[in-house]
Amino acid sequence: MAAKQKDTYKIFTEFLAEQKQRMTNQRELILKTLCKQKKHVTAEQLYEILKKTDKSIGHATVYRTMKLLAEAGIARELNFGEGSVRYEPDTDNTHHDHLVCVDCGENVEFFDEEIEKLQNAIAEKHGYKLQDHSMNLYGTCSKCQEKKSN
Amino acid sequence: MAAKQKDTYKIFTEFLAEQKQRMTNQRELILKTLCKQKKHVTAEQLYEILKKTDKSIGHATVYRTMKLLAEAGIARELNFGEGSVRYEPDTDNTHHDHLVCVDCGENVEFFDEEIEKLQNAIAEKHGYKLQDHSMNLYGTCSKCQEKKSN
DNA sequence: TTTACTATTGATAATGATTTTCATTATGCA
DNA sequence: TGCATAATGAAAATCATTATCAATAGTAAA
Repeated sequence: MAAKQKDTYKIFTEFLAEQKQRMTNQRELILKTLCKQKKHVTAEQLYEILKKTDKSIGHATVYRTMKLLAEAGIARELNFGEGSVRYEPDTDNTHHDHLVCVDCGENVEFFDEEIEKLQNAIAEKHGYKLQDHSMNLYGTCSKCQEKKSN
Repeated sequence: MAAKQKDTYKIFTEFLAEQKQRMTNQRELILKTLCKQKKHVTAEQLYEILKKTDKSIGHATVYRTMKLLAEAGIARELNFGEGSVRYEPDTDNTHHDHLVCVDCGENVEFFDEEIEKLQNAIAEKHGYKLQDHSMNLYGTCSKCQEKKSN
């Protein structure tokens, strides 16, 4: 875990260096704080959390850094159609997709090798070089199903 | 084609009636215009197109109607992570997903029975009642790959 | 057909998320 | 140490979308 932390720090520093950008206190704090989150957070939510540690941190810095982290492959941008982007750390490079409850927002992460293969096959068939994908399944979780049936 | 046109009109009218809402000239025009589009359009783009026919149509009406059409199952909302929602007519109820070129925006529609089945199985496994999903594959189309290699 | 009711519209203001601007501050290297 | 460059935070700007509200139009009953 400490090792993993170090890794993303190193990855980020190197990513920044590549384009003559610098590691800063703010960027380090943002990275560290993102990695601590258990749930997918919006930039705004992360900003609120960060302010507890660094009272002076700015809105723009958070948004800017999240973009950088996404470019560096350290964070993943998730769009559940809520109007704002959510982020999740992608530290160990374990890609996965999401099953989201349309009622309570609770969500489950999953990975399906078979689907990934099929996606690749589809891209290839159409002459596309696949870079990424987003797949969200929307439904009602068991708890919310129960609530409704009452 | 004329028949299909009539169908969506009928579906929309019935959908509206169900909730004591009315079919209007504007709503009819918006539906007709949406169905004519070859590409996925944003509400803003559709508004620009509509203004050519009805100079007095309002922004809000377009946004409102698109929401209604989506609810009625006549239009599908697509989110390619651009910051605005795109719409496509879903007239013949043929669900499909998208393969999008990250460079030029060109996109291909596809449908894969196998993936759909796997998605259902995943939802079921987690106790979710699946309602919908969005799946976008992002890559570089063959044309853009060529351009880059030059 | 008129009336009375209710839904719809368009203009405009408001909102929310994100980005830009810009003066100030911090950092890295010659 | 000092300059050149990058980063920051505050505030303004932007962009997509939604809410407000007075004016208009459609509907159904009298």
